[in-house]
Amino acid sequence: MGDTEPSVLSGFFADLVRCETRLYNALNDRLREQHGIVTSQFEFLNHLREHPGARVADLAAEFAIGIGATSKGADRLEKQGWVARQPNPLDRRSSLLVLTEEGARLVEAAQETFTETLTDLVAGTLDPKAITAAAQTFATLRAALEDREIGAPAG
Amino acid sequence: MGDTEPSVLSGFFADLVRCETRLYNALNDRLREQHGIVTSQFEFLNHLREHPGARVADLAAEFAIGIGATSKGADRLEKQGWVARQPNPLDRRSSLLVLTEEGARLVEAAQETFTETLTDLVAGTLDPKAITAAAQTFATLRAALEDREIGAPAG
DNA sequence: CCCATTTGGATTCCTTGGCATATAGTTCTC
DNA sequence: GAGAACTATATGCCAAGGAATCCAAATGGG
Repeated sequence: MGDTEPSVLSGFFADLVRCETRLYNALNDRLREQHGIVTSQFEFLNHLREHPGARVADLAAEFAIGIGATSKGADRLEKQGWVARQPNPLDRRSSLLVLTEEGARLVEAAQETFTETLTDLVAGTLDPKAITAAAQTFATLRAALEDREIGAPAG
Repeated sequence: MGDTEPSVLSGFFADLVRCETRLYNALNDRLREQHGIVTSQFEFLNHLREHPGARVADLAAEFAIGIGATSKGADRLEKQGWVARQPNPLDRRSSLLVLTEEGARLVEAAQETFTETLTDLVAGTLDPKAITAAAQTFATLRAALEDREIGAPAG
């Protein structure tokens, strides 16, 4: 480890950011058009489906965004009736976030669009072995970054 | 191509976005602290070093962001004295963007920080073969997305 | 127990990006 | 060569995120 050319690393980072931007934008377009949400909202809702009762701080840590942004994002989902804040019996400062019935229906429908789009854009271009390898690489990198608490915003 | 499990794809996308967010945030922190710029500004300046005389529209296409945002980003760099708009002799509607002397010095210094940080965070975690493979995969994906004009914003 | 400290989250201000529009300059058409 | 259509960018408005601050609630050292 460690003897990779800086230029390879820079190019890799540039390509990574460009791919992420374009995939995110494309998913935004499709999700907005078909379900009236954007990708960040899909990710919120999807996380709550898999982790019902998560707190604001849990979501913020998961997505490496600030507490304030997370709180406001939850407000917007709550206002749409897709998420509810339940009192936390163990700590009255925080709430437990859960999907409403409607929120659960929405995220299920949106996941169709999400995976279809991703399949089109990624699986339609890369071969399965490359995808599996890259997925493994990013899982490793993500775990290392989270373990070292790299890049978590302040607020 | 195409027979990748949807769950693999979703997990890959999630890990990808999380890594990108954390790397971007960490680079922001270091660049801001050491040079008073953020990563998006470093990328602007670095692109102008490699492509002197690029137009606003060229940068927008490169980074898959809107024209308006690009124009405003150039304004901010110009106000700091790092970038200059030169009249385009071939088309008076547009300007050619170039680095000033000071901008050139800045980007050179910032690149040190940039590659150091990236080396620490990425090359310190992943083995070189995995990095090379992932770099190749993302170069391919990026080329395909650009070729299909996927995820370029409207404005 | 009590006060100091910490924690969770909401709120505020500031910056930035997207989208729509405005404007100047260019090209095309006849 | 005068519109008409198109292009490049700038600008205004709105939505969203980061950082700092504030408040309520929980914790812990004495």
